[in-house]
Amino acid sequence: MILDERKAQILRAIVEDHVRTGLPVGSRAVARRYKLGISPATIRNEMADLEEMGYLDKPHTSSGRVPSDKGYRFYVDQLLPETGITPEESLFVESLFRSKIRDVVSLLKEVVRAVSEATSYLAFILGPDYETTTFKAIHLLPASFGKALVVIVSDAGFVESCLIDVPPMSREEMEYVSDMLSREICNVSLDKVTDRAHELLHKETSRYAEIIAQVIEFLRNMSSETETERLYMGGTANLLSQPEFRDINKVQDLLLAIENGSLIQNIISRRNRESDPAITIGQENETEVGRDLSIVYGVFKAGKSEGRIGLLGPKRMNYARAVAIVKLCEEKLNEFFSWDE
Amino acid sequence: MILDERKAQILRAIVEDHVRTGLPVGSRAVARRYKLGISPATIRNEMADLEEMGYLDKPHTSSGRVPSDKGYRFYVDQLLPETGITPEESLFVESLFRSKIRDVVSLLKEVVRAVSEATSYLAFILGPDYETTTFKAIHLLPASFGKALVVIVSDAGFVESCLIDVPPMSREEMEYVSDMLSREICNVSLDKVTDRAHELLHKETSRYAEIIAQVIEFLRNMSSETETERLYMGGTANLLSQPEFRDINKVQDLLLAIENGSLIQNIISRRNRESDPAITIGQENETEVGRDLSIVYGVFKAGKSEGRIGLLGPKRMNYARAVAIVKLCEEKLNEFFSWDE
DNA sequence: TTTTAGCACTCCTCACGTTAGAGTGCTAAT
DNA sequence: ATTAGCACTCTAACGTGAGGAGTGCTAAAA
Repeated sequence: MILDERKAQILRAIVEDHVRTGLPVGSRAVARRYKLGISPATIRNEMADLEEMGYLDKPHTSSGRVPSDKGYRFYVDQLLPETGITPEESLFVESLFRSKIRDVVSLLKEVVRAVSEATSYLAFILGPDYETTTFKAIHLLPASFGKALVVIVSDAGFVESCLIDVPPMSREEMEYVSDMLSREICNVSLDKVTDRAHELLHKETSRYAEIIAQVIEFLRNMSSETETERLYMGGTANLLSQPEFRDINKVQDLLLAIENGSLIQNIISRRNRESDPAITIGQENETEVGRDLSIVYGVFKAGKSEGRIGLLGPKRMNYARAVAIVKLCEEKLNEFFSWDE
Repeated sequence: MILDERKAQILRAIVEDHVRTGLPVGSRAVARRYKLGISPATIRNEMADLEEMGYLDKPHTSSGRVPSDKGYRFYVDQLLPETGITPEESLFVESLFRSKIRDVVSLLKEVVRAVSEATSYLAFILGPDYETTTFKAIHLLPASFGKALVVIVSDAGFVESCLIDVPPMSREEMEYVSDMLSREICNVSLDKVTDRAHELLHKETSRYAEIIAQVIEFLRNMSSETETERLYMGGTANLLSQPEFRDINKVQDLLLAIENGSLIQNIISRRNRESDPAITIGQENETEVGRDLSIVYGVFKAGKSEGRIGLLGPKRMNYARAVAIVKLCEEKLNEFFSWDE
C-alpha cells in the first residue's frame, strides 16, 4: 500500500501532532504548524481521502482526525525518522552496563527501572527461557542436617537454587554426586536433560536415586515455571499520565494484565521478529486491554537462548525514540551476555 | 478514652455499615439495620456527640456520617470481633505451605499472590533484613574461565549469588578458599562479618586477597541493598475497585509509591509491634498517599532476623478479616522458617 | 431528664437546556 | 486542482431546577 507524497506528508503531520498533544488534529492545525504550502481546505479533502482509505479516524462527525491503527502502521513502516535519541541518553544507557553490578538479575532490574524512567513508558525484560538454555554448572552443597542446596547456573549466568532432602553423607560423597550430575546435565538443553537424568535414575538404584529424583523435579519446575517469574517490569505508573487512561476501569484491567504478566506474554510469544525492534500497534495486540497500547520490543541473545526487552506505551507513543532506545539496549544486552566466550 | 456502651454500639454500627457500602451512614439506616431500640432522633443526638468528640466526620453539612481515623482506631482497639475467617479459608492458607515448593522466594511470592487474591487487598511480604541475619554456608564455585560463582545461604534459607573474577586455580584451591571463607563468615551477623573478613584480608596477602575483597564487596552490597529487593507484593489492581480511588491522580501517586516500595517501607520501618498484627490507619501512615489507606501487618521470625507480612487496603477495610488472615500467615511463616532447628 | 416526632433547612446529584467554539463538508469562485 | 466562504454538527462547559437524603432544632411525650 503506497500513498502519494502529499498524503504521506499530511499523515505524518497528523501522527506527530497527535502524539505531541493527544488531541484530534484539525486541518487548520496541520496547515499552520507544518507549512506544506496548501490551504486547510485542500488538506481537508486529503484528510477525507485518508479517512476513507482507513488511515485516519474521527472521534465524531465534526472533530479533527486521529490516526487509526493502520495509520500508525504506515507511519512506523514508512515514515519513521531515524534519529531517535540524543548522545547523552545513549551514554546514560551505556553507563548502566558499565556499573559494577555482578548479579545478572540486579542488572536487568536496574535497566528496566532506568529505561522506564527515561522514557516514561513501561519497560520490561523477559529473561531467557529455560527450555532452550543449557547449564554450565550444577552443584550440591551441604546446607544443614538432612538438607542440601542444589545450585544451578545457566549459560547466561542466571542462578537458580532449591533445597532438597538428603540422607546423611560425607563431603566426598556429595562431591561425587555433584560431579555425576554435572556430567549428565551440563551443556545439554533442558528438554533433553530430564531424559538423561531419567536414564541416570535407572542406572543409579542406589541411595542417590532419591536425590536425583528431586533434582529432576527441580529442573522440571524450572522449565514449566511460568515466565512471569523471569519478567522484570518497571514504570507502570507512567502509563497513567496518558490521557487515554482517564477511565478507572480501563486502568484496572490494564493493571491486572500487567501484574499477572499476561499482557506482555501474549503479545510477545506469538510473533517472531520481523523487523528488528518489532512493533505491535493497538488491535495487533489481540488482548482487549492492548487496544490502546503499542509495544516495541527486541530480542537479545543470552547464552543458548533468547530474552526480550521492550517498551509498552500508548499507541500515540514516540516510536522513533522507543525504537532507538530498544535497539540500543538490545545491543548492550547482547554484549553483556557474551562475557562468556 | 472510653465511650459509653450506647455510643460504642452506634460507632460500631456506623463503621460496619460504612465498610460494607462505602457510603456515609445516616441515622435512619443505623436505626433500621441495627435494632438498638432507640429512634433515629436519639441516634442523631449521639452521632452529633460522637462527631464533636472526633470519632465521626461529615462529608458535608447534610449528609450521613463517616468514621474518622480516630473512629476507626477506637473500633479496631475496642470493638473488633474475634472471628474473622472461615475454616475453609484457614485451610486454604495452610495448603499453600504444604505445597511442594522448596524455594523460599517462590513460596513467598505464592503466598502473596494467594492472600491478595483471597482478600482483594494488596498483600506484601518484606523479606528478613540481611543486617541482623547470619549465614549458614558460603561456597565458591568454578563458573567459567576466570570467573567463579559465590553462593551464600542465609540462616532462613535465602540464597544469594554473584560472579567474581578469580585467577586460574585448581578445584582443591577453590575448596580451600571456600572453607576459609566459611570459617570466618558462617554464624556471624552481617555487620560483624565485614570486620572479620577485613582481618582475614590482612592476614592473607597472598593471591586470595583479591577474591576476599570481592566477597566483602558482595556482602556489603547485600546489606546496603534497599529492601525493595526483598519486597514481594501482589494485588495492586485490587485497590482500584475501592471507590476512594476514582481519582486518577491519586491512583498514579499510589502506584508510584507502591512500585518503588516507599509506601510500605516508610510505614513499616518506624513502628515496632505494639499489638500483634499492628495496624496503622489513614493519617497514622504519615505518607500523603497513605491517608486513605490502612495497613495491617505482622512480624515473623526467619532465622536470626525478622520479616514482615501484611495487607494494605482502604481505610474502610474489613479489619477483623485482615487481622485474622495476617495472624494466620504469621504463624505459618514462623513454622515454615523453623524447619532448621 | 431523656426520648421522640415533626419540620424547616442544607446540600448533593442528576437531568436538562443553553451557549461557545472548533472543525467539518459542501458549494461556488479562482 | 485549489481555495474561500458558510451552514451545519458535535462536544465541552456552565447554569438551572427538581428530587431526595439527612440533618439540627424545637416542642411534646415518656
